[in-house]
Amino acid sequence: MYAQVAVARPFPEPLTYAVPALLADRLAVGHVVLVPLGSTGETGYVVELRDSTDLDPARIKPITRLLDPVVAFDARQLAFFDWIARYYVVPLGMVVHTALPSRIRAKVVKAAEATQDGVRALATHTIEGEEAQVLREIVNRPGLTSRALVRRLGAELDGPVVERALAALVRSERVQWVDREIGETRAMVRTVRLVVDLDTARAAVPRLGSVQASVLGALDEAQGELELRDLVERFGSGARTAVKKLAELGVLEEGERERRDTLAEARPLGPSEAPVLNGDQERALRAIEGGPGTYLLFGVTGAGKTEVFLGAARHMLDQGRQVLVLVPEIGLTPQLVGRFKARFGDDVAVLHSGLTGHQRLAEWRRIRAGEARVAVGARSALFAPFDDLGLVVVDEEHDDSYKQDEGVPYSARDLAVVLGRRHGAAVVLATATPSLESWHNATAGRYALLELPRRATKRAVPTVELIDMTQLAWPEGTPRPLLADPVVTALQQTFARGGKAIVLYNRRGYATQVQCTSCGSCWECPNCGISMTLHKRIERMSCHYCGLSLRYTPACPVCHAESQEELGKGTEQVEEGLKALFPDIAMARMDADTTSGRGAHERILTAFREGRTQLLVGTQIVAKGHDFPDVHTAVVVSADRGFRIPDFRAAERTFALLVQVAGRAGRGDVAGRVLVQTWKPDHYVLQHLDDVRAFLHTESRLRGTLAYPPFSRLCLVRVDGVDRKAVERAAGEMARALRQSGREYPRTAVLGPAAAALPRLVGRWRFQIVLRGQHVKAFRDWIEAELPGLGKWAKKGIRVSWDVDPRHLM
DNA sequence: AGCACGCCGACT
DNA sequence: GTCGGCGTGCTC
Repeated sequence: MYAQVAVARPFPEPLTYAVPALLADRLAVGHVVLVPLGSTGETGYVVELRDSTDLDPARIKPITRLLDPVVAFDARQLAFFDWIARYYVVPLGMVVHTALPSRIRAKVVKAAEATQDGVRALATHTIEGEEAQVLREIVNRPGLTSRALVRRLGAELDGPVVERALAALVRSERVQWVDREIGETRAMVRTVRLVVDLDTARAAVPRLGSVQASVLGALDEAQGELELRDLVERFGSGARTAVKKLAELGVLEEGERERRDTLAEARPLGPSEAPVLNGDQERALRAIEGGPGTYLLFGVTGAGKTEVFLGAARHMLDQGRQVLVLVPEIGLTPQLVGRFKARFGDDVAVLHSGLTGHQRLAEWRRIRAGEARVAVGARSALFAPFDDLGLVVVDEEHDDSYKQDEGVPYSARDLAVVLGRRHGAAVVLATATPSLESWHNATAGRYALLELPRRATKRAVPTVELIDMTQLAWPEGTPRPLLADPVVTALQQTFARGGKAIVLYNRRGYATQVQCTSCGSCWECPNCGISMTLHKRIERMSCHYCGLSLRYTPACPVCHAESQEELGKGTEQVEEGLKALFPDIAMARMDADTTSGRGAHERILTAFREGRTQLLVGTQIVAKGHDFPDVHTAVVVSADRGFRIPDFRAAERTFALLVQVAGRAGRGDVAGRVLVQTWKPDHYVLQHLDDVRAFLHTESRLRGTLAYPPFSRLCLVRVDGVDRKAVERAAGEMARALRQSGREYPRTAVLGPAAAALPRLVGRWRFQIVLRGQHVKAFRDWIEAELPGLGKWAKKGIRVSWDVDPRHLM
């Protein structure tokens, strides 16, 4: 017997393996197995069993073993995976790999092991220097890979030195490589704790630095262990050196702990019984309970959509069916999970990227076993092992984070509709600002439109005031103020009345460019060729594309003059400006920099909710899915930033963001104020902030005129490589070939090739070709026939990849 | 995607 | 003359 096994490698078809006698009566489609591949072993997914094969039997290897005795996917899920592989034109194995929890996988690695000669050489001291050091580590900790050895010895030896010593040891037969099977390593966090009291610690340090003092203070305050990454988060990367030094002095101790996550421990929140629904909610719920189909639940912020989800979930559970609730990663707060836990208790499984491999696998198994019948999670929860889904909810369906942009570039929102259809489930796409795609489907009658036009609480809908910045006047010779007078006044009034405010500025860091006024050179990323952003608090320059981070120096790195000029503001600078204006107001900054630490996001939000901070300043993250009491005022510092971006979805995205931030304002029964600073007050995005339908109508017309989605389908083909000329040539040849084949398919077009919006990223030149089709069937046939063949250009250092239904064209 | 084999420059 | 750089081609 033979098994067709899909692996996470770019092969167009699954590979054929022999089924060993021991497994013959047990092996089934859906099993996760370990298979030999090339010189090592890989995780494989059994997708078919066969009695015969056309391949040369001598080339066929047997399956090594089963990795999990229970099948990981059933026939229906396999059909779903297959559909996804076809739709996004990627190998099936890549889809299964993306879909299953990573902890279920295993692979075989090459591990170093000392031979008898090696052990003897070490014992008799016939070996010395680096080789001896490396050999000692191998003897003490057998089974490490070369990478692990480099990491472990990193403190004493350089990577290449370790590699060289290893090679020499293997040559002299003191070390040999052996196959070792590994699962995913468990995610650990490094921890730090004080071993003496604070005063003793302070006294023990000869010259107490400020970071050292802060670290000690924080540890004393915590009265226990803290995660190292939190310390780095709070005090900058200098915390690492400080901890190292303090550990050497023996005042603190470093340790390791399995990564825990707050979400897995979310407490029940809110009533355990369903409250009485209002008329709109009741109508929506009845419709959803009415049966399978896709529903667009279009409701204003605060209309009580969550209660509709909870009601529909209760209904489906009573029918003995399962429920999937998808939320954007950032929306997956303990609050939302808590609401579900309060209503359904242990019936709820939580799945998101912050869980450890073990936690994720445990939740996944609870669903598979039928122990948890409600799954709440981000994007990938879509692939949980359901057996009879009655309801699929996609909250904030317009959110871009539903699209995965690495690996298999799938849209969880779109796939939720496909999955729901396969289960005969009701699919609810919920939002206050529908995506053009969903709106188009609703108006075409493919989705049923359900509306919640009123807020469930008495809270009035806020009014939006546009502040025309072209009319701004300020004293000559002084820099242009960040905030217009009416905005400052509104904030003053807000704080005077004990209210809270939110300020949105969609760019993180302190300054987006730093230029030397003496020699004119800028801090530019050597990989990407774009200007680096100054992060003043941690004194670093960082590239927001490739992540490169360099130490900032007040002196120009080129001419050493101390005359650098900061251009372009970021949230850090906006925060500084607000602090100068309102020195007595407690404020917090929320952006990717302040929320990267474990639980930091939640800490900031809780402080704001409880009123310990009155002002929240930050990027779009401040606008998303949180309900705070007493926010009198929301301010958008620069609305224009969003729609200046040259992308066909820029207006849609900006509109959704502004409506969302506006929804944060309001107090009790008094409408909140929303002030939007702009240089283009007549722009249609701003003119329609109080009328979502009108915006959708206008935007639809524009998209239609330009044949952009939802009036066409797109596929973005990316070509990149180190040699600019070669990349350009390959892209040109590909575009020509695609134009040629496109003639066979009606209403298709090839746009480009063009240099990508960031033409050079991480040292590679990028070109792109856009494929467009206005006839779905013809477009699908075309890309399914042509995309796999593009792989033939992928050689000589050139990479080709594609993204079906891209969210961005830049 | 990994990984091993293979052909060219800088060291002993 | 060796070591190791990474280009290219294969994996059931």
